[in-house]
Amino acid sequence: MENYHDPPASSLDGGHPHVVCSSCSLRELCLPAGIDPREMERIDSLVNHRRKFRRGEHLYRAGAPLASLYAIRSGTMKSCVLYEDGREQVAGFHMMGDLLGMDAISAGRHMCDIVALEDCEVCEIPFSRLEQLSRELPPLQHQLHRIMSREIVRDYGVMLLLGSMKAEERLAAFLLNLSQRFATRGYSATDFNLRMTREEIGSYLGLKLETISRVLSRFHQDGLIEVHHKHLRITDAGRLRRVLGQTPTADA
Amino acid sequence: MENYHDPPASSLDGGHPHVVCSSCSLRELCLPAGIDPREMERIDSLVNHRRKFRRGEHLYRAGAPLASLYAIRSGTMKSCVLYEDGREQVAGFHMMGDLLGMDAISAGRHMCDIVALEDCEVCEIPFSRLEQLSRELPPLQHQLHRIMSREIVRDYGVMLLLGSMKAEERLAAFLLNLSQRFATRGYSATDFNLRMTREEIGSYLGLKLETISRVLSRFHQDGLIEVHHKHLRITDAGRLRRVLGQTPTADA
DNA sequence: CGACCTTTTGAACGTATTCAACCGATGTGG
DNA sequence: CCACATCGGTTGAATACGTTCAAAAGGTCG
Repeated sequence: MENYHDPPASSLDGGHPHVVCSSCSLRELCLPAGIDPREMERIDSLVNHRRKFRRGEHLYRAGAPLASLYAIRSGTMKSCVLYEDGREQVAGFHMMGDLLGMDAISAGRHMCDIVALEDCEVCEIPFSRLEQLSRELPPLQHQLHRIMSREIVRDYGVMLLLGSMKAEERLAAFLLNLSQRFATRGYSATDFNLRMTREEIGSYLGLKLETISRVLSRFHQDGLIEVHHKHLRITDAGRLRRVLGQTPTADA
Repeated sequence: MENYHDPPASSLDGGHPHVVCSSCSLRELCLPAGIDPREMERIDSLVNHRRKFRRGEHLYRAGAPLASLYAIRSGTMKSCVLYEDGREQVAGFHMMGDLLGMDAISAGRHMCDIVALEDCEVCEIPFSRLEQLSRELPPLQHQLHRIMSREIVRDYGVMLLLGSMKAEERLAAFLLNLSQRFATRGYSATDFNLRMTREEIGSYLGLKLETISRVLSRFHQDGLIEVHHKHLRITDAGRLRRVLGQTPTADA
């Protein structure tokens, strides 16, 4: 209960009526992708309001009833799967344009925690209205299906990573994936800040934080990347890509 | 192209008009779950036809264009994710009532292979008709969403398994999951046949086949299970469950 | 019956983990 | 403003777990 702060100020986005999907720069990454401009105003009505989250705050927790899906407007979040015995694992890192909350449709309550890794802004989309409107707008329906399917395919990739890759390959895949997602959003593909700790990266990749640190150092020594604190620069994307794609050991 | 056999004989189910969703014993596990009986006949029209697959045959391959989703009527199948460099990993085992093919909605083509582990019968559901009908039948729409969400949640579980569990825990989780799925379908929760090889289990769990064999032997020695060939009996489900849920080493 | 595939088991090896110490950056209170 | 506590990160050495390589047994299917 202590985690939902700042609701009054951000409801209805503080009176900025133009802050809707139709004028959102992320609309082609997000739910409205492919929607006819004339129908866009109906989409606008979907977004209940925006909410701001500070670093460490929860968007939702496992067990919470399904109410809405959430689109990240700005900032980075992580999803954490919890096991009965208290074990927890990062299941994904999410950035602007990503749609969250689909884990709750199955059982009517959320199955993971979502935590802000930095200050975030999130659009809330009541799920029942989304289902209703997607019955009336086939392109919206299809886009929702595509997004859920994309999540399934993404998970397959993570399973492959966790099940058959060595530490170096996992980290290379992770960095290249981050790089590509930044590029898709108009940021540099080679220079960016890691919003998560080594421990969170390790949890996501099924490795310990020390291993992450060691492999990053090795990549640095090999001239693939530069790391200073949280800042990362990919200096040799080609060789980083080649760390993947090599079942045999990757020696000179 | 050599993998699609027996299409003429099984089209329209060989003239058995009663073999439709409304009279299918799996309807509460499958897409029609929760549909009003009066609307069931509209669901019946969704199932294009049934197809039979023999052991080793492909339901579809990665790259094939999205045409239909598929519901398993009988038999067991596996999904395999392939990596560019030829690596491959089993992403899941599927049995009757499971819905397959949702990996293709995102990009319009399938992202994994589906292979029959034994003789199977599969209902084909043209995806465009499914989208169309789910616009008209809200319960169908919701059930489709639930099934896709369930797949996402299942994947989270696999990620947790691959990312934070030891070999014994992974195998215990696998066996208990199989057991529960058999029970849900009205079969014995303690006696069943493994339709997959040790290698396929290993691929799914991120382990080598030798490790699977060793852990099965250890479970057997400890009196948790009995294994003869492909037949498996869970003799102490409680202790098997306790193999999970213990972050510290599971001695005494 | 013979060829092949799957499974089991053993021994040596390798990768990632664990434990531990240390460093640097950040933030707090005196 | 500095001292101090804390948190995140790096690095080293010993350990453990699962893999790899190898051989042989058991089943299955032609």
